[in-house]
Amino acid sequence: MPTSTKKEVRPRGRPRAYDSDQALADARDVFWRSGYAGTSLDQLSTATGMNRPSLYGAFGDKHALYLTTLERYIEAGRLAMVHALSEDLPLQQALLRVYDGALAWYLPADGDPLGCFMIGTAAVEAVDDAEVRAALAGGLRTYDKAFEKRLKLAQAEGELPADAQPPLLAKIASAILHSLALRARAGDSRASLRATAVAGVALICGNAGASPAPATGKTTAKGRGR
Amino acid sequence: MPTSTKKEVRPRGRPRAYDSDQALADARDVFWRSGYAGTSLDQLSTATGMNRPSLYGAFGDKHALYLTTLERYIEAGRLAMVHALSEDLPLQQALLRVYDGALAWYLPADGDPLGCFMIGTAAVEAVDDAEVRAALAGGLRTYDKAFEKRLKLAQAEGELPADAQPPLLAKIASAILHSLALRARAGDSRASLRATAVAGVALICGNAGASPAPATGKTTAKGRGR
DNA sequence: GTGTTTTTGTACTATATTGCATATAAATCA
DNA sequence: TGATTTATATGCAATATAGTACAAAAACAC
Repeated sequence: MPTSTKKEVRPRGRPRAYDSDQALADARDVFWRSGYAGTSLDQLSTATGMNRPSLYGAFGDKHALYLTTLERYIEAGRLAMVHALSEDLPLQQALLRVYDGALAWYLPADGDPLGCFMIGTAAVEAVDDAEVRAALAGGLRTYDKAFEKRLKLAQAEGELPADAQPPLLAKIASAILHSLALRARAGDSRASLRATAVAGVALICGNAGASPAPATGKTTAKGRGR
Repeated sequence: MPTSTKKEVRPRGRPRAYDSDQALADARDVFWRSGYAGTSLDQLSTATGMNRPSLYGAFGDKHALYLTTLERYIEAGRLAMVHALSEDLPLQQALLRVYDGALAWYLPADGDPLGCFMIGTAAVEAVDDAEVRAALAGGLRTYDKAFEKRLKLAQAEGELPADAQPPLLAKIASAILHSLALRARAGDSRASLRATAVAGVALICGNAGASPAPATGKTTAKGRGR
């Protein structure tokens, strides 16, 4: 009985048969697999269990629905990054925690590897669609900034040399993430992806040729973002 | 039947009104902008100047046509990389030449920034389409190998430390490329992209915090791949 | 020239897709 | 209970799209 402080009285007419968050997650999953242009309203209708008029009423047209799922995904990714990059771990391990968390999203235990929803589906639309392009650019910048903040802190605490350049290192850290997203969707193995992540972390943190690899099975269960 | 040693006699019937290479380049440009699913046969017909039946006769259906343009792009990229990575320049400059060449493709002087054709358009199709996925995986591997070969050589010649790991460094070098491709399509400025490339090269080559940047306007005119 | 071969150009079919109109269902309010 | 409100369900219309049939055109062979 969620009468709660928040959602007092029931609106008035017939109650909705769907859960908004769940429907958005279902729609996102269809877009995630087949892309924006490759997804039809029938597929979205089937996946969400909502018929077309209800979809329109709830989320607007296909374009608005896609943008909503994209923005929610980007925000969920930002939150996951902020958590993974918290200062309870040294830089090297924090970065690895980001990549492990990303791989958990990119390679679902059940079903095909999908990579990153944003990178996999928004990039292709970005040229013809200014709104998608803005969301993509914003998302990329958001993740850059998350890395950058943690790298600046690491520098302040002496984990990185004083002459390091956090903004540039952040772009490199993001580049590793972009590459994992892409390679995951291309079908690369988890082991291969993680090896790349480990090598990237080592390079960013200055352990050039070394092979540190703290642990390999540590997939940091952090939820599938569903 | 390509009887031929080269192209002696004219085939027999009515001559083709199109140039095959040109038509494929035109089709590729449409796919490059709008993606596979986002491109209609009418657009392809208009762009190539060929009507639908001619398109089918020449290149098969839309799917076969896309795969052909994708494979040609991948091979052209491989050739460009091999040239850029030739041993007439030290590693650092050779890598930068690759990235400058890539930016020339990703940011055409005329028209919108499109990023990488493979990364921008094949990634989204890769989940539902096994053939595209195979082409994408092959393309990624091809570029990894091109970097790896040059990095091994650099190591043999002492440009890289003996304990460096060329296969992993190659994946990082590719990651920089992937990121440039993505960011270009998202609208990032050329200057920003090049700064990232320079930082990546420095990291790979071991000049961690330094700011080497040999030159900035050197766009290495290497043709637009058209 | 006449016939053969191959390509082009037009038109067509079948299907898919988006978006909406209209009727029905499920709740609240009086 | 009956009116009102909101959501669902069915179905429809307009358009778009992929792929093909068929006739006209442009070359060569004789």
